[in-house]
Amino acid sequence: MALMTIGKLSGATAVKVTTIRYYESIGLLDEPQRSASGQRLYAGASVERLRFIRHARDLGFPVSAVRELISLQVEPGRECVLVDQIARRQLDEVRRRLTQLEALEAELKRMIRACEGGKIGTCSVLAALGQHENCLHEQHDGAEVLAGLPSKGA
Amino acid sequence: MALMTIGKLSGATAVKVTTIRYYESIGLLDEPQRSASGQRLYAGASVERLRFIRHARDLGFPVSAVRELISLQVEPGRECVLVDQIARRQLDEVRRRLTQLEALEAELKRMIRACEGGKIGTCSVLAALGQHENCLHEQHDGAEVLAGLPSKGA
DNA sequence: CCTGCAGTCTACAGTAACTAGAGGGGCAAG
DNA sequence: CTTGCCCCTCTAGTTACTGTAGACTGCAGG
Repeated sequence: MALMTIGKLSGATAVKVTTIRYYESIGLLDEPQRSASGQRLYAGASVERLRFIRHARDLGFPVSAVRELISLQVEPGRECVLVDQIARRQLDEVRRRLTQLEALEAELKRMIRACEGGKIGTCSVLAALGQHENCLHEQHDGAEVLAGLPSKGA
Repeated sequence: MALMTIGKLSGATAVKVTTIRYYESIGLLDEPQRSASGQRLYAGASVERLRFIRHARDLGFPVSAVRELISLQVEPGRECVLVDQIARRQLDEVRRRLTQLEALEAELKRMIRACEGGKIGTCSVLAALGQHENCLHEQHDGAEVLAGLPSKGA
């Protein structure tokens, strides 16, 4: 297949042009050939590499993990178990987030159910937010929300 | 209750000192009194306010939403329905993330199950990541992972 | 009173993973 | 030759903080 510009590569992989350049800048993608005028020219293999990265990112692997995976790919013959470890780590992380989100969903539902269009002074959503535990007047057995949810890692 | 330093407030709310100062800098917290030497001195009400913020953040509300909620709190007598809207928006967001994460969990599990300790050349985790759709050899009905998961908004 | 140390101050830089914009050059079609 | 889209580099902004440097304060022990 012929060489393609960054725009074509972007189109073929659904990764934005700026993001491709960003990946290059952080060393996820090798520097490609350049045309006489300085435009990047990619070979077909770049499509595979970029799809790999994109998919791993979509799965929530941090860039650092993607980097590890790429290095494992590049240097074959090593144990698959390393790759497996990275995937398991990611699965643990995903499950942790799932648990948190389920607790959040429950609490938000409870809050909304209690909000019946009254005035703010009696709004239980605001009241619930002011509480440390037991978000409404009713008890609930310690489905306390974990700290720092979607801030950064999520 | 007596005035307290930022350290005490931090201890009382489990919000880090630096984070408290950050909240002040972005206007989530009012500027407190200062001692003669310039140290921040907080009254008891700050504990409530900060707990409110903390809880809302733990629930995944972005700072912008917390700001809205605070302004609704400060100016009472308005319709509870606005608060309700914010909470519902947040619930939708949480559910969206839940759906994505469930798809991720399924895909990761499938990947790991297929990884039986072989060499990298045949490792299906890496193979799966290279695929655009149908992550393993078996079919699965379009549980395609959505783009840009935990990158920013998540 | 001195020393030491924990606590506080400001201000700036760094994090993750991009996204957006400024200001300019290149290339093919009409 | 001009229009218009594509490409270039570089910088700054995003979100919600966290960490660091360098200096000052407040309090207890000796």
